[in-house]
Amino acid sequence: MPRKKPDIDRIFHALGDPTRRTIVEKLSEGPISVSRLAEPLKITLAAVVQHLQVLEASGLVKTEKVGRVRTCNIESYGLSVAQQWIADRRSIWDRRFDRLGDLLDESR
Amino acid sequence: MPRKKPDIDRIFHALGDPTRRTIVEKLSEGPISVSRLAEPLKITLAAVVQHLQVLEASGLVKTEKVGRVRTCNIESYGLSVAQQWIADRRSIWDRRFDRLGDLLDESR
DNA sequence: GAATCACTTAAGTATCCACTTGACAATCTC
DNA sequence: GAGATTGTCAAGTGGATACTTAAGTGATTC
Repeated sequence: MPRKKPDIDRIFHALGDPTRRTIVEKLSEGPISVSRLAEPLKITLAAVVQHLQVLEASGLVKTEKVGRVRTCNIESYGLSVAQQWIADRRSIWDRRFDRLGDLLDESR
Repeated sequence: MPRKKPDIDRIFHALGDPTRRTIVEKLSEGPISVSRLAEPLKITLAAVVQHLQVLEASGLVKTEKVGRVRTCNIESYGLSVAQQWIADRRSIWDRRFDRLGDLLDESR
């Protein structure tokens, strides 16, 4: 089943921002509320919310609001899509050396 | 050996742009010159060169000029750093479930 | 029910960044 | 060595985007 391009676009774009990667790093340690997530970051809560919207739209993060607290969590989808893209590039790359090896063998 | 943060910044920033990912995809199929790389892309050669500078500075691509032709190639470093970052996040994430399992076992 | 908490939304700003243009350099072909 | 090929460099532009401020909403506490 081929992966959709727009997803990859959104995911890598989301991971391209250092603040958003910091958020993902923090979330990988466990679920946390928006305000607690914002504490160590030197930006306003509003900015954090905007980053979370980008992360959620890309499938890297999932959030759920209970009462007045929104709890944030990692969603495995985004990271696995990114990981797959990289793995694909590397495997195609590696296969080249295999073919190169074959050629060398043949010429022996 | 701890990885340097600036590298991760540059690498994910580089991968955040769709044109640069297209370039990496193309390069994973094998070495190619700048102008042949630019052909299918709907941007000027100068723009491609700028993308290549970003990619090379991040350790995703290596280039070498022979005569008047610059040949581009994938450098494994960049992709492996990115892959490692993602793998780290996922492993920390997975460990959480292990601990959760332990807690459930204890409460039995 | 007044005050506080935990966001949410909208609008504005300032910086960044991808891209173009145009002029230039080095190399190759004839 | 004239002309074509292949790339390089500098400067400028327009649009995206990360961030702030400020005002507003709904949930909780007292």
